[in-house]
Amino acid sequence: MNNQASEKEKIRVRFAPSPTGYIHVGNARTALFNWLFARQNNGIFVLRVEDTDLERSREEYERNLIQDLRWLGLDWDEGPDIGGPYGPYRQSERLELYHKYAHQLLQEGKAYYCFCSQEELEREREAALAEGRMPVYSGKCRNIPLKDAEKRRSCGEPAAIRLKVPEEGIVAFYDLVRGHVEFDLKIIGDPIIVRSNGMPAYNYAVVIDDALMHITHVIRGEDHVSNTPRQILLYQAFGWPTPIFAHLSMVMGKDNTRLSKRHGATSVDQFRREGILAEALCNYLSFLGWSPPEGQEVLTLQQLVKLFDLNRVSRSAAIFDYEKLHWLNRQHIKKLSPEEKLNLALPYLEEAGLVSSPATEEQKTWLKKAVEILLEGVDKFSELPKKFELLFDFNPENLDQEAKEIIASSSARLVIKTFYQKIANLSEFNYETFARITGEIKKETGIKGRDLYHPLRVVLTARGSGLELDKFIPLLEEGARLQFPRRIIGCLERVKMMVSFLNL
RNA sequence: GCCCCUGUCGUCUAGCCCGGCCUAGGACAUCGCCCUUUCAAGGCGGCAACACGGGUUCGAAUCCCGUCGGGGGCGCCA
Repeated sequence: MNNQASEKEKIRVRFAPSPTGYIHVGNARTALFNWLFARQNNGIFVLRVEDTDLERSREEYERNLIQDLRWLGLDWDEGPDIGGPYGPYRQSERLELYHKYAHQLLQEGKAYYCFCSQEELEREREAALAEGRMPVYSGKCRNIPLKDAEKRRSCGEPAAIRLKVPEEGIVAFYDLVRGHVEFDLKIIGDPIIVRSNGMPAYNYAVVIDDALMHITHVIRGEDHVSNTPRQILLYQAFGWPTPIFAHLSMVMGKDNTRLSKRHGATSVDQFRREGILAEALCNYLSFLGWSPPEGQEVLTLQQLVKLFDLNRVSRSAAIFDYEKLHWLNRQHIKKLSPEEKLNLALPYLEEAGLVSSPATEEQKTWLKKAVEILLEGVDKFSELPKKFELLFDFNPENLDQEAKEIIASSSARLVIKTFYQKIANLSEFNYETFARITGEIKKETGIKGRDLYHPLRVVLTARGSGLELDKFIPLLEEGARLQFPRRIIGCLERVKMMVSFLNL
Protein backbone atom coordinates (compact mmCIF):
# COMPACT_ATOMS: atom_id res chain seq x y z
CA MET A 1 0.00 0.00 0.00
CA ASN A 2 2.64 2.46 1.00
CA ASN A 3 4.89 3.09 -1.90
CA GLN A 4 8.00 5.20 -2.02
CA ALA A 5 6.15 8.29 -3.06
CA SER A 6 3.83 8.35 -0.11
CA GLU A 7 6.75 7.74 2.21
CA LYS A 8 7.29 11.47 2.40
CA GLU A 9 3.82 12.13 3.66
CA LYS A 10 4.01 9.45 6.26
CA ILE A 11 2.36 10.47 9.47
CA ARG A 12 4.83 11.15 12.23
CA VAL A 13 3.79 11.77 15.81
CA ARG A 14 5.74 11.98 19.00
CA PHE A 15 5.42 11.61 22.70
CA ALA A 16 7.72 14.07 24.42
CA PRO A 17 7.67 13.72 28.18
CA SER A 18 10.09 15.33 30.53
CA PRO A 19 11.68 12.69 32.70
CA THR A 20 10.68 14.09 36.05
CA GLY A 21 9.50 10.94 37.76
CA TYR A 22 7.11 8.16 37.02
CA ILE A 23 4.70 8.51 34.18
CA HIS A 24 1.32 9.89 35.12
CA VAL A 25 -1.78 8.27 33.62
CA GLY A 26 -2.69 11.56 31.99
CA ASN A 27 0.58 11.48 30.09
CA ALA A 28 0.14 7.80 29.45
CA ARG A 29 -3.13 8.59 27.76
CA THR A 30 -1.40 11.18 25.57
CA ALA A 31 1.22 8.59 24.68
CA LEU A 32 -1.48 6.04 23.94
CA PHE A 33 -3.45 8.36 21.67
CA ASN A 34 -0.31 9.26 19.78
CA TRP A 35 0.63 5.63 19.46
CA LEU A 36 -2.84 4.56 18.34
CA PHE A 37 -2.90 7.31 15.77
CA ALA A 38 0.52 6.36 14.45
CA ARG A 39 -0.19 2.66 14.31
CA GLN A 40 -3.54 2.91 12.63
CA ASN A 41 -2.12 5.18 9.98
CA ASN A 42 0.96 3.15 9.46
CA GLY A 43 2.92 6.11 10.73
CA ILE A 44 5.94 6.67 12.90
CA PHE A 45 5.82 7.07 16.64
CA VAL A 46 8.81 8.85 18.10
CA LEU A 47 9.83 9.13 21.70
CA ARG A 48 11.69 12.28 22.63
CA VAL A 49 12.93 13.15 26.07
CA GLU A 50 12.55 16.76 27.12
CA ASP A 51 15.25 17.04 29.70
CA THR A 52 16.26 20.68 29.44
CA ASP A 53 15.22 21.42 32.97
CA LEU A 54 18.43 20.45 34.69
CA GLU A 55 16.95 20.79 38.13
CA ARG A 56 14.23 18.26 37.60
CA SER A 57 15.61 15.76 35.16
CA ARG A 58 17.40 12.63 36.23
CA GLU A 59 18.79 9.83 34.20
CA GLU A 60 17.01 7.09 36.12
CA TYR A 61 13.72 8.77 35.36
CA GLU A 62 14.29 8.15 31.70
CA ARG A 63 14.72 4.47 32.40
CA ASN A 64 11.46 4.42 34.35
CA LEU A 65 9.74 6.16 31.53
CA ILE A 66 10.92 3.67 28.98
CA GLN A 67 10.04 0.78 31.21
CA ASP A 68 6.51 2.06 31.80
CA LEU A 69 5.88 2.72 28.13
CA ARG A 70 7.13 -0.74 27.19
CA TRP A 71 5.00 -2.32 29.84
CA LEU A 72 1.96 -0.56 28.47
CA GLY A 73 2.71 -2.16 25.14
CA LEU A 74 3.51 1.06 23.34
CA ASP A 75 6.55 0.72 21.13
CA TRP A 76 8.32 3.50 19.31
CA ASP A 77 10.14 3.64 16.02
CA GLU A 78 12.63 6.31 16.97
CA GLY A 79 13.83 7.30 20.40
CA PRO A 80 16.76 7.95 22.71
CA ASP A 81 17.34 4.25 23.28
CA ILE A 82 17.13 3.09 19.69
CA GLY A 83 18.12 6.18 17.75
CA GLY A 84 16.66 7.10 14.38
CA PRO A 85 17.23 9.34 11.39
CA TYR A 86 16.47 12.62 13.17
CA GLY A 87 18.33 12.17 16.43
CA PRO A 88 19.49 12.79 18.97
CA TYR A 89 16.21 12.25 20.77
CA ARG A 90 17.21 13.80 24.04
CA GLN A 91 16.90 17.58 24.17
CA SER A 92 19.97 17.91 26.33
CA GLU A 93 21.93 16.50 23.38
CA ARG A 94 20.44 18.89 20.87
CA LEU A 95 21.76 22.11 22.34
CA GLU A 96 23.88 22.95 19.32
CA LEU A 97 20.85 22.74 17.10
CA TYR A 98 18.94 25.18 19.26
CA HIS A 99 21.85 27.59 19.23
CA LYS A 100 22.28 27.33 15.53
CA TYR A 101 18.68 28.23 14.78
CA ALA A 102 18.55 30.94 17.42
CA HIS A 103 21.58 32.48 15.82
CA GLN A 104 19.85 32.38 12.47
CA LEU A 105 16.83 34.19 13.90
CA LEU A 106 19.10 36.80 15.46
CA GLN A 107 20.89 37.41 12.18
CA GLU A 108 17.63 37.76 10.33
CA GLY A 109 16.40 40.27 12.88
CA LYS A 110 13.55 38.01 13.90
CA ALA A 111 14.89 37.63 17.41
CA TYR A 112 16.84 39.84 19.76
CA TYR A 113 18.83 39.80 22.95
CA CYS A 114 16.98 40.84 26.08
CA PHE A 115 18.91 42.15 29.04
CA CYS A 116 16.02 42.66 31.39
CA SER A 117 16.57 41.13 34.77
CA GLN A 118 14.15 38.60 36.13
CA GLU A 119 13.30 40.89 39.03
CA GLU A 120 12.43 43.65 36.62
CA LEU A 121 10.18 41.37 34.60
CA GLU A 122 8.55 40.06 37.71
CA ARG A 123 7.68 43.61 38.75
CA GLU A 124 6.16 44.34 35.38
CA ARG A 125 4.14 41.18 35.45
CA GLU A 126 2.72 41.93 38.85
CA ALA A 127 1.85 45.45 37.83
CA ALA A 128 0.01 44.14 34.76
CA LEU A 129 -1.88 41.58 36.80
CA ALA A 130 -2.85 44.24 39.30
CA GLU A 131 -4.29 46.35 36.51
CA GLY A 132 -6.15 43.39 35.09
CA ARG A 133 -4.09 43.07 31.95
CA MET A 134 -2.44 40.01 30.50
CA PRO A 135 1.22 40.28 31.42
CA VAL A 136 2.97 40.93 28.15
CA TYR A 137 6.62 41.75 27.76
CA SER A 138 7.09 45.47 27.19
CA GLY A 139 9.49 45.05 24.32
CA LYS A 140 12.06 47.17 26.08
CA CYS A 141 15.07 45.46 24.50
CA ARG A 142 13.44 44.98 21.17
CA ASN A 143 15.28 47.71 19.40
CA ILE A 144 18.75 47.27 20.77
CA PRO A 145 20.92 46.85 17.67
CA LEU A 146 22.43 43.38 17.42
CA LYS A 147 25.95 44.82 17.37
CA ASP A 148 25.43 46.69 20.62
CA ALA A 149 23.83 43.69 22.20
CA GLU A 150 26.72 41.48 21.23
CA LYS A 151 29.15 43.97 22.66
CA ARG A 152 27.32 43.96 25.96
CA ARG A 153 27.24 40.20 25.98
CA SER A 154 30.94 39.92 25.34
CA CYS A 155 31.45 42.11 28.37
CA GLY A 156 29.74 39.41 30.33
CA GLU A 157 26.27 40.84 30.60
CA PRO A 158 23.75 37.98 30.67
CA ALA A 159 21.01 37.99 28.09
CA ALA A 160 18.11 35.90 27.00
CA ILE A 161 16.90 35.71 23.42
CA ARG A 162 13.38 36.69 22.51
CA LEU A 163 11.38 36.17 19.38
CA LYS A 164 10.05 39.33 17.76
CA VAL A 165 6.31 38.96 17.47
CA PRO A 166 4.14 41.20 15.27
CA GLU A 167 2.20 43.65 17.42
CA GLU A 168 -1.08 43.30 15.63
CA GLY A 169 -3.08 40.50 14.16
CA ILE A 170 -4.28 37.08 15.15
CA VAL A 171 -2.82 33.61 15.15
CA ALA A 172 -5.30 30.92 14.33
CA PHE A 173 -5.11 27.21 13.87
CA TYR A 174 -7.40 24.32 13.29
CA ASP A 175 -7.32 21.86 16.14
CA LEU A 176 -8.31 18.32 15.29
CA VAL A 177 -10.32 17.96 18.46
CA ARG A 178 -11.35 21.52 19.22
CA GLY A 179 -11.84 23.01 15.79
CA HIS A 180 -10.90 26.59 15.01
CA VAL A 181 -8.95 28.36 17.74
CA GLU A 182 -7.51 31.83 17.59
CA PHE A 183 -5.51 34.22 19.70
CA ASP A 184 -5.00 37.95 19.51
CA LEU A 185 -1.34 38.86 19.13
CA LYS A 186 -1.82 41.74 21.55
CA ILE A 187 -1.76 39.27 24.41
CA ILE A 188 1.26 37.38 23.31
CA GLY A 189 4.37 39.46 23.67
CA ASP A 190 7.85 38.42 22.66
CA PRO A 191 8.52 35.01 24.12
CA ILE A 192 11.92 34.00 25.37
CA ILE A 193 13.38 31.31 23.19
CA VAL A 194 16.77 30.93 24.81
CA ARG A 195 17.29 31.52 28.48
CA SER A 196 20.17 33.60 29.76
CA ASN A 197 21.86 30.41 30.91
CA GLY A 198 21.95 29.28 27.31
CA MET A 199 19.31 26.62 27.62
CA PRO A 200 16.44 26.68 25.14
CA ALA A 201 13.00 27.53 26.46
CA TYR A 202 10.35 24.88 26.06
CA ASN A 203 8.28 26.68 23.46
CA TYR A 204 11.33 27.08 21.31
CA ALA A 205 12.85 23.66 21.73
CA VAL A 206 9.62 21.87 20.83
CA VAL A 207 9.33 23.76 17.62
CA ILE A 208 12.90 23.07 16.59
CA ASP A 209 12.51 19.43 17.49
CA ASP A 210 9.10 18.88 15.98
CA ALA A 211 10.11 20.63 12.80
CA LEU A 212 13.46 18.89 12.45
CA MET A 213 11.90 15.56 13.28
CA HIS A 214 9.23 16.16 10.65
CA ILE A 215 6.39 15.71 13.09
CA THR A 216 3.14 15.98 11.17
CA HIS A 217 0.64 15.83 14.04
CA VAL A 218 1.14 17.20 17.51
CA ILE A 219 -1.19 15.39 19.87
CA ARG A 220 -0.81 16.64 23.42
CA GLY A 221 -2.62 17.86 26.52
CA GLU A 222 -4.97 20.81 26.60
CA ASP A 223 -2.57 22.61 28.89
CA HIS A 224 -0.59 23.37 25.74
CA VAL A 225 -3.20 25.25 23.76
CA SER A 226 -2.06 28.63 24.90
CA ASN A 227 1.48 27.74 23.96
CA THR A 228 0.41 26.91 20.47
CA PRO A 229 0.26 30.44 19.07
CA ARG A 230 3.81 31.15 20.26
CA GLN A 231 4.97 27.99 18.61
CA ILE A 232 3.17 28.78 15.39
CA LEU A 233 4.85 32.16 15.35
CA LEU A 234 8.16 30.37 15.54
CA TYR A 235 7.28 28.07 12.65
CA GLN A 236 6.35 31.16 10.68
CA ALA A 237 9.58 32.93 11.57
CA PHE A 238 11.49 29.99 10.16
CA GLY A 239 9.19 29.58 7.23
CA TRP A 240 8.48 26.01 8.22
CA PRO A 241 5.13 24.31 7.73
CA THR A 242 3.16 23.97 10.93
CA PRO A 243 2.05 20.54 12.04
CA ILE A 244 -1.57 19.71 12.69
CA PHE A 245 -2.51 20.10 16.33
CA ALA A 246 -4.84 18.05 18.49
CA HIS A 247 -5.29 19.00 22.13
CA LEU A 248 -6.64 16.42 24.50
CA SER A 249 -8.70 17.44 27.50
CA MET A 250 -7.33 16.98 30.99
CA VAL A 251 -7.80 13.98 33.23
CA MET A 252 -9.41 14.95 36.52
CA GLY A 253 -10.02 13.39 39.89
CA LYS A 254 -13.37 12.91 41.50
CA ASP A 255 -13.47 16.46 42.84
CA ASN A 256 -12.81 17.91 39.42
CA THR A 257 -9.28 18.99 40.09
CA ARG A 258 -6.34 17.63 38.16
CA LEU A 259 -5.80 13.99 38.99
CA SER A 260 -3.19 13.72 41.71
CA LYS A 261 -2.00 11.37 44.41
CA ARG A 262 -4.78 12.61 46.62
CA HIS A 263 -7.22 10.79 44.40
CA GLY A 264 -5.42 7.47 44.54
CA ALA A 265 -2.91 5.81 42.25
CA THR A 266 -1.86 8.06 39.39
CA SER A 267 1.28 6.56 37.94
CA VAL A 268 1.46 3.76 35.44
CA ASP A 269 3.98 2.09 37.67
CA GLN A 270 1.59 2.13 40.59
CA PHE A 271 -1.13 0.47 38.58
CA ARG A 272 1.30 -2.16 37.40
CA ARG A 273 2.30 -2.94 40.96
CA GLU A 274 -1.30 -3.23 41.99
CA GLY A 275 -1.84 -5.83 39.36
CA ILE A 276 -3.78 -3.90 36.78
CA LEU A 277 -3.15 -5.41 33.37
CA ALA A 278 -1.48 -3.16 30.84
CA GLU A 279 -4.14 -3.91 28.30
CA ALA A 280 -6.89 -3.06 30.76
CA LEU A 281 -5.21 0.22 31.60
CA CYS A 282 -4.85 1.13 27.93
CA ASN A 283 -8.43 0.11 27.34
CA TYR A 284 -9.58 2.37 30.15
CA LEU A 285 -7.31 5.25 29.22
CA SER A 286 -8.62 5.15 25.68
CA PHE A 287 -12.12 5.78 27.02
CA LEU A 288 -11.05 8.99 28.66
CA GLY A 289 -12.36 11.30 26.01
CA TRP A 290 -12.95 8.75 23.32
CA SER A 291 -15.55 6.10 22.65
CA PRO A 292 -15.79 3.47 19.95
CA PRO A 293 -18.53 3.92 17.37
CA GLU A 294 -20.52 0.89 18.37
CA GLY A 295 -20.18 1.08 22.08
CA GLN A 296 -17.86 -1.88 22.47
CA GLU A 297 -16.22 -1.85 25.87
CA VAL A 298 -13.66 -4.57 26.41
CA LEU A 299 -11.01 -4.04 23.79
CA THR A 300 -7.48 -5.22 23.15
CA LEU A 301 -4.74 -2.89 22.00
CA GLN A 302 -5.10 -4.26 18.49
CA GLN A 303 -8.81 -3.57 18.47
CA LEU A 304 -8.15 -0.08 19.77
CA VAL A 305 -5.76 0.53 16.91
CA LYS A 306 -8.51 -0.40 14.48
CA LEU A 307 -11.32 1.52 16.13
CA PHE A 308 -9.58 4.62 17.43
CA ASP A 309 -10.54 7.87 15.75
CA LEU A 310 -9.15 11.26 16.68
CA ASN A 311 -12.27 12.88 15.28
CA ARG A 312 -14.36 11.13 17.89
CA VAL A 313 -12.33 12.49 20.80
CA SER A 314 -14.40 14.68 23.08
CA ARG A 315 -13.37 18.12 24.14
CA SER A 316 -14.42 18.17 27.74
CA ALA A 317 -12.35 16.95 30.66
CA ALA A 318 -12.88 13.44 31.96
CA ILE A 319 -12.91 12.23 35.52
CA PHE A 320 -10.79 9.20 36.25
CA ASP A 321 -13.06 6.44 37.51
CA TYR A 322 -11.21 3.72 39.42
CA GLU A 323 -14.33 1.58 39.56
CA LYS A 324 -14.61 1.34 35.83
CA LEU A 325 -10.90 0.66 35.49
CA HIS A 326 -11.31 -2.21 37.91
CA TRP A 327 -14.28 -3.57 36.04
CA LEU A 328 -12.33 -3.48 32.80
CA ASN A 329 -9.42 -5.14 34.52
CA ARG A 330 -11.67 -7.96 35.67
CA GLN A 331 -12.90 -8.41 32.12
CA HIS A 332 -9.35 -8.60 30.81
CA ILE A 333 -8.29 -10.97 33.57
CA LYS A 334 -11.11 -13.30 32.59
CA LYS A 335 -9.68 -13.64 29.13
CA LEU A 336 -6.30 -14.81 30.41
CA SER A 337 -5.29 -18.48 30.29
CA PRO A 338 -4.82 -20.34 33.60
CA GLU A 339 -1.06 -20.25 33.02
CA GLU A 340 -1.04 -16.51 32.50
CA LYS A 341 -3.14 -16.01 35.58
CA LEU A 342 -0.80 -18.11 37.65
CA ASN A 343 2.32 -16.34 36.43
CA LEU A 344 0.81 -12.97 37.15
CA ALA A 345 -0.39 -14.09 40.56
CA LEU A 346 2.79 -15.77 41.76
CA PRO A 347 4.74 -12.63 42.67
CA TYR A 348 1.92 -11.43 44.88
CA LEU A 349 1.61 -14.78 46.62
CA GLU A 350 5.35 -14.95 47.12
CA GLU A 351 5.48 -11.49 48.52
CA ALA A 352 2.74 -12.35 50.96
CA GLY A 353 4.86 -15.28 52.09
CA LEU A 354 2.32 -17.86 51.02
CA VAL A 355 4.52 -19.51 48.44
CA SER A 356 8.28 -19.97 48.53
CA SER A 357 10.15 -18.61 45.62
CA PRO A 358 10.58 -21.26 43.02
CA ALA A 359 7.33 -23.10 43.54
CA THR A 360 7.42 -26.82 42.78
CA GLU A 361 5.53 -28.20 39.82
CA GLU A 362 3.14 -29.88 42.20
CA GLN A 363 2.45 -26.62 43.96
CA LYS A 364 2.00 -24.82 40.68
CA THR A 365 -0.56 -27.31 39.49
CA TRP A 366 -2.57 -26.71 42.61
CA LEU A 367 -1.97 -22.98 42.66
CA LYS A 368 -3.22 -22.75 39.13
CA LYS A 369 -6.57 -24.16 40.21
CA ALA A 370 -6.65 -22.01 43.30
CA VAL A 371 -5.86 -18.84 41.38
CA GLU A 372 -8.44 -19.68 38.76
CA ILE A 373 -11.11 -20.03 41.41
CA LEU A 374 -10.11 -17.25 43.76
CA LEU A 375 -9.47 -14.69 41.04
CA GLU A 376 -13.14 -14.43 40.32
CA GLY A 377 -14.48 -11.07 41.35
CA VAL A 378 -11.03 -9.71 42.11
CA ASP A 379 -10.36 -6.19 40.83
CA LYS A 380 -6.60 -6.50 40.66
CA PHE A 381 -3.93 -9.05 41.48
CA SER A 382 -2.81 -7.31 44.63
CA GLU A 383 -6.09 -8.40 46.20
CA LEU A 384 -5.33 -12.04 45.65
CA PRO A 385 -3.30 -12.82 48.80
CA LYS A 386 -6.23 -11.71 50.86
CA LYS A 387 -8.48 -14.11 49.00
CA PHE A 388 -5.96 -16.88 49.65
CA GLU A 389 -6.37 -16.43 53.37
CA LEU A 390 -9.48 -18.51 53.01
CA LEU A 391 -7.17 -21.44 52.41
CA PHE A 392 -4.18 -20.50 54.53
CA ASP A 393 -5.82 -18.91 57.55
CA PHE A 394 -8.05 -20.82 59.85
CA ASN A 395 -8.63 -19.56 63.35
CA PRO A 396 -11.76 -20.49 65.32
CA GLU A 397 -10.91 -17.88 67.88
CA ASN A 398 -11.14 -15.20 65.31
CA LEU A 399 -14.57 -15.55 63.77
CA ASP A 400 -15.96 -12.67 61.84
CA GLN A 401 -19.24 -11.11 62.81
CA GLU A 402 -21.21 -12.85 60.12
CA ALA A 403 -19.85 -16.24 61.20
CA LYS A 404 -20.76 -15.61 64.80
CA GLU A 405 -24.30 -14.80 63.87
CA ILE A 406 -24.65 -17.89 61.75
CA ILE A 407 -23.59 -20.33 64.44
CA ALA A 408 -25.61 -18.66 67.16
CA SER A 409 -28.79 -20.58 66.42
CA SER A 410 -29.56 -23.94 67.95
CA SER A 411 -30.19 -25.48 64.57
CA ALA A 412 -26.73 -24.42 63.48
CA ARG A 413 -25.24 -26.05 66.53
CA LEU A 414 -27.18 -29.19 65.85
CA VAL A 415 -25.86 -29.29 62.30
CA ILE A 416 -22.32 -28.80 63.47
CA LYS A 417 -22.60 -31.41 66.19
CA THR A 418 -24.13 -33.99 63.90
CA PHE A 419 -21.58 -33.28 61.24
CA TYR A 420 -18.78 -33.70 63.73
CA GLN A 421 -20.08 -37.02 64.94
CA LYS A 422 -20.26 -38.35 61.42
CA ILE A 423 -16.73 -37.40 60.50
CA ALA A 424 -15.10 -38.09 63.88
CA ASN A 425 -13.77 -41.44 62.84
CA LEU A 426 -12.93 -40.69 59.26
CA SER A 427 -9.34 -40.56 58.14
CA GLU A 428 -10.13 -39.31 54.68
CA PHE A 429 -12.36 -36.52 53.54
CA ASN A 430 -13.44 -35.31 50.16
CA TYR A 431 -16.38 -33.67 48.54
CA GLU A 432 -18.19 -36.95 47.98
CA THR A 433 -18.00 -37.70 51.69
CA PHE A 434 -19.22 -34.22 52.42
CA ALA A 435 -22.14 -34.56 50.07
CA ARG A 436 -23.10 -37.93 51.54
CA ILE A 437 -22.96 -36.62 55.09
CA THR A 438 -24.92 -33.46 54.39
CA GLY A 439 -27.52 -35.64 52.74
CA GLU A 440 -27.79 -37.71 55.89
CA ILE A 441 -28.04 -34.65 58.09
CA LYS A 442 -30.78 -33.29 55.93
CA LYS A 443 -32.71 -36.52 56.27
CA GLU A 444 -32.17 -36.86 59.98
CA THR A 445 -32.76 -33.32 61.11
CA GLY A 446 -34.88 -31.85 58.36
CA ILE A 447 -32.50 -28.92 58.10
CA LYS A 448 -31.61 -27.91 54.56
CA GLY A 449 -30.44 -25.14 52.28
CA ARG A 450 -28.80 -22.17 53.83
CA ASP A 451 -29.47 -23.35 57.36
CA LEU A 452 -27.56 -26.48 56.60
CA TYR A 453 -24.66 -25.17 54.56
CA HIS A 454 -24.00 -21.90 56.28
CA PRO A 455 -23.01 -23.39 59.61
CA LEU A 456 -20.80 -25.91 57.83
CA ARG A 457 -19.09 -23.13 55.96
CA VAL A 458 -18.30 -21.46 59.24
CA VAL A 459 -16.91 -24.69 60.61
CA LEU A 460 -14.68 -25.20 57.61
CA THR A 461 -13.54 -21.64 57.03
CA ALA A 462 -14.14 -19.73 60.24
CA ARG A 463 -15.81 -17.19 58.04
CA GLY A 464 -19.33 -16.20 57.18
CA SER A 465 -18.64 -15.96 53.49
CA GLY A 466 -16.26 -17.36 50.95
CA LEU A 467 -16.28 -19.87 48.15
CA GLU A 468 -18.94 -22.36 47.23
CA LEU A 469 -18.15 -25.43 49.26
CA ASP A 470 -18.02 -27.74 46.27
CA LYS A 471 -15.12 -25.72 45.03
CA PHE A 472 -13.62 -25.05 48.38
CA ILE A 473 -13.43 -28.56 49.82
CA PRO A 474 -11.53 -30.26 46.99
CA LEU A 475 -9.19 -27.32 46.73
CA LEU A 476 -8.48 -27.24 50.42
CA GLU A 477 -7.99 -31.00 50.73
CA GLU A 478 -5.58 -31.06 47.85
CA GLY A 479 -3.69 -28.05 49.16
CA ALA A 480 -3.43 -29.56 52.61
CA ARG A 481 -1.34 -32.39 51.21
CA LEU A 482 1.24 -29.94 49.86
CA GLN A 483 4.11 -28.29 51.65
CA PHE A 484 3.84 -24.51 51.87
CA PRO A 485 5.63 -22.01 54.10
CA ARG A 486 2.38 -21.81 55.95
CA ARG A 487 0.62 -25.13 56.32
CA ILE A 488 -2.89 -25.52 54.97
CA ILE A 489 -5.13 -27.16 57.54
CA GLY A 490 -7.39 -29.85 56.13
CA CYS A 491 -11.13 -30.20 56.66
CA LEU A 492 -11.15 -32.88 59.33
CA GLU A 493 -8.69 -31.04 61.48
CA ARG A 494 -10.60 -27.82 61.02
CA VAL A 495 -13.81 -29.40 62.18
CA LYS A 496 -12.13 -30.75 65.28
CA MET A 497 -10.57 -27.41 66.11
CA MET A 498 -13.83 -25.61 65.66
CA VAL A 499 -15.85 -28.06 67.68
CA SER A 500 -13.43 -27.99 70.54
CA PHE A 501 -13.38 -24.24 70.47
CA LEU A 502 -17.15 -24.05 70.47
CA ASN A 503 -17.30 -26.62 73.20
CA LEU A 504 -19.92 -28.73 71.53
C1' G B 1 -8.10 40.02 36.65
C1' C B 2 -7.14 38.86 31.40
C1' C B 3 -7.00 35.07 27.41
C1' C B 4 -8.40 30.16 25.57
C1' C B 5 -11.28 25.77 26.02
C1' U B 6 -15.55 23.34 27.90
C1' G B 7 -20.90 22.14 29.94
C1' U B 8 -26.09 15.23 28.09
C1' C B 9 -27.71 10.29 33.99
C1' G B 10 -23.27 10.18 40.29
C1' U B 11 -19.11 8.75 36.44
C1' C B 12 -17.29 7.68 31.13
C1' U B 13 -20.03 8.73 27.02
C1' A B 14 -23.70 8.10 22.11
C1' G B 15 -26.61 11.69 19.73
C1' C B 16 -24.91 17.73 18.13
C1' C B 17 -21.25 19.26 12.51
C1' C B 18 -26.03 17.68 8.31
C1' G B 19 -32.52 20.48 13.49
C1' G B 20 -37.86 16.16 13.43
C1' C B 21 -35.94 8.84 13.62
C1' C B 22 -34.74 11.25 21.20
C1' U B 23 -41.11 9.22 25.28
C1' A B 24 -32.30 11.00 24.82
C1' G B 25 -29.10 5.08 23.72
C1' G B 26 -24.91 2.21 26.01
C1' A B 27 -21.32 1.19 29.94
C1' C B 28 -19.50 1.66 35.25
C1' A B 29 -21.64 2.48 39.95
C1' U B 30 -26.31 1.91 42.60
C1' C B 31 -31.11 -0.50 43.79
C1' G B 32 -34.47 -4.79 43.05
C1' C B 33 -35.47 -9.67 41.19
C1' C B 34 -33.81 -14.45 39.16
C1' C B 35 -30.10 -18.21 39.45
C1' U B 36 -27.41 -20.31 43.48
C1' U B 37 -24.82 -24.06 48.96
C1' U B 38 -23.49 -17.40 51.44
C1' C B 39 -20.59 -13.63 48.85
C1' A B 40 -19.02 -13.01 43.96
C1' A B 41 -19.94 -14.00 38.88
C1' G B 42 -23.97 -14.33 35.35
C1' G B 43 -29.14 -13.12 33.65
C1' C B 44 -33.31 -9.70 33.94
C1' G B 45 -35.35 -5.12 35.40
C1' G B 46 -35.52 -0.15 38.03
C1' C B 47 -33.65 4.82 39.45
C1' A B 48 -31.07 8.50 36.97
C1' A B 49 -29.18 13.64 32.43
C1' C B 50 -29.84 17.56 27.56
C1' A B 51 -26.57 23.78 33.34
C1' C B 52 -29.90 28.19 33.04
C1' G B 53 -32.34 32.24 30.27
C1' G B 54 -33.53 34.28 25.77
C1' G B 55 -34.01 33.92 20.58
C1' U B 56 -34.38 31.42 15.26
C1' U B 57 -37.93 27.63 13.59
C1' C B 58 -44.06 24.43 12.31
C1' G B 59 -40.32 21.82 15.36
C1' A B 60 -33.91 22.43 19.20
C1' A B 61 -30.04 18.23 23.26
C1' U B 62 -28.93 19.62 18.22
C1' C B 63 -28.41 26.53 15.22
C1' C B 64 -27.52 31.88 17.46
C1' C B 65 -26.86 35.22 21.78
C1' G B 66 -26.30 35.90 26.95
C1' U B 67 -25.71 34.12 32.06
C1' C B 68 -23.74 30.80 35.29
C1' G B 69 -20.58 26.59 36.38
C1' G B 70 -15.93 23.72 35.41
C1' G B 71 -10.98 23.37 33.42
C1' G B 72 -6.49 25.24 31.28
C1' G B 73 -3.07 29.24 30.48
C1' C B 74 -1.01 33.96 31.71
C1' G B 75 7.37 31.80 33.64
C1' C B 76 14.51 32.79 31.72
C1' C B 77 8.80 25.08 34.06
C1' A B 78 7.86 21.45 30.72
